[in-house]
Amino acid sequence: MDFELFNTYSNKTELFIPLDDNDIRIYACGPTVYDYIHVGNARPLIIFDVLVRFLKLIYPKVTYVRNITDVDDKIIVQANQNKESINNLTERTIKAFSNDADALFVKKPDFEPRATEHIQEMLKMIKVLLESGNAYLSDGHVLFSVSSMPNYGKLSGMNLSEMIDGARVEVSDYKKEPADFVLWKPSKTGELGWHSDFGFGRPGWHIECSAMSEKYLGKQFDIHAGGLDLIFPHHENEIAQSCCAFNTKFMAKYWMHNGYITVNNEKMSKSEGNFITVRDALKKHDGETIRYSILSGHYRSPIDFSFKALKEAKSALDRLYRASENFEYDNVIDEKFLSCLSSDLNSPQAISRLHELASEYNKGNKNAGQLLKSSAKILGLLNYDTSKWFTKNVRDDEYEINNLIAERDKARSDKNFKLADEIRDKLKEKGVSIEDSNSGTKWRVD
RNA sequence: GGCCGGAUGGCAGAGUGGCUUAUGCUCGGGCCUGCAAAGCCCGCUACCCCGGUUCGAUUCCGGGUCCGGCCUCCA
Repeated sequence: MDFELFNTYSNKTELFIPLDDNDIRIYACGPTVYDYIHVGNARPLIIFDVLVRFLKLIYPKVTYVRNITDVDDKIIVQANQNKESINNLTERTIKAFSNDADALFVKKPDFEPRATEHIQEMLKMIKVLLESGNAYLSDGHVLFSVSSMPNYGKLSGMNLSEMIDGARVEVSDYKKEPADFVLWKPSKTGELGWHSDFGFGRPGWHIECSAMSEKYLGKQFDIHAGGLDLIFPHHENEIAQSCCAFNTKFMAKYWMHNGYITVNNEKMSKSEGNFITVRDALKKHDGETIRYSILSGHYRSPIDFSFKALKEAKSALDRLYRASENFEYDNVIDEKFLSCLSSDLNSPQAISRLHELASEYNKGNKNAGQLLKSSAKILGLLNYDTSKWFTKNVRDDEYEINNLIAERDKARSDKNFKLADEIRDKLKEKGVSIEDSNSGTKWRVD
């Protein structure tokens, strides 16, 4: 099956041609672990999880790496604020991250390397860059010299002279050129740091991804993924480091970037303060509902987050759950569904196909229900048994509910509809809705 | 200022040079039901504006308006 994807590097949709058919290699930028992730952070997790699930269907092997940034100035600041050790903060946050990802039905990547465990690899790379003349020492820092990289700015479509014109941040005086960026920076005694040939210090932001992707995927790999806001400077700088250190023409063949989650049409972000953490959203909605909502828009378009949108997602998901009751996942995936995903991972179109299958099932085509269930797995949806989905939020005793339903059934068969309706109202007060059908009365909790 | 992306029906959101319909949610009508719910059927003047190309443009090209994003370790 042909897979087409939009490549940020060429700014075009391209046919995906792997470097090696026998092992598709993907790197995605993971979290900086200083605080709980918000819904905006959840989007790349979910999108690239779907990407991997999809690619695993059409290729024999996929190697997926998603790093953890556990050394960063934001971490140092946060730990100080919390009066907590850095190690405690990062360990605690990694655990919370892992719980959030699980709740969103995001599968674990094949490798989840941590920056602090790859300092030596980074130092080795920095050394090569110094030797090759792509980096220089200045005032205790090691800096990458942007002018030594001919294609610098290609990914982001930026041009050095314009960037300098537009620079609005004061340039540090240890930089030869404003666009140069830090590979290694000094730490004070007692601060977080490692001993190196360049003094006691810590790595810059970008070098970890270059070093770790090389370690787990090689000097060149298929897809590098991340949020739109990482294109510049992060990914641009990764390319510069990797291509110069490894003497390669490209780092990743395809660059995929997901759009933002917005709130009232403005980017959800930590600094704006307009964010909702995943753990807070999970208090009101199942992770699968959040997942459905995020997948209901194309990954490159913005999605406006709201609890109204989550409610809609829940209603739509309910419909899919009803139509896929009694089916288990199997390996037969709907062809039309797959062809939606093969077109730049068009998840909204794939979801619309799931709804078409639900309609077909409702009109009597049993096989459509089976296809629906199995296909949904590629999107990480319909994870629960249908009965579980509708009853998992029950607060009252199930025994009590079943008793009331039995009582009502008796009243109905006695044609005592007044009593039957009273019992139904009573259940409704408990948040329990009921559906009578030929096969008996079903109940659910919203 | 430079660069990038977007504008589709009540809402969300795909897609397409012409075709019968995206899809979902909501709302209204009908069927079904003891009544509901679920399900089925039907409906709610959809493609930002102005030019151009074309037999024909929501779709392609140019311009405009509006909205959003990026512009360096930095809060």
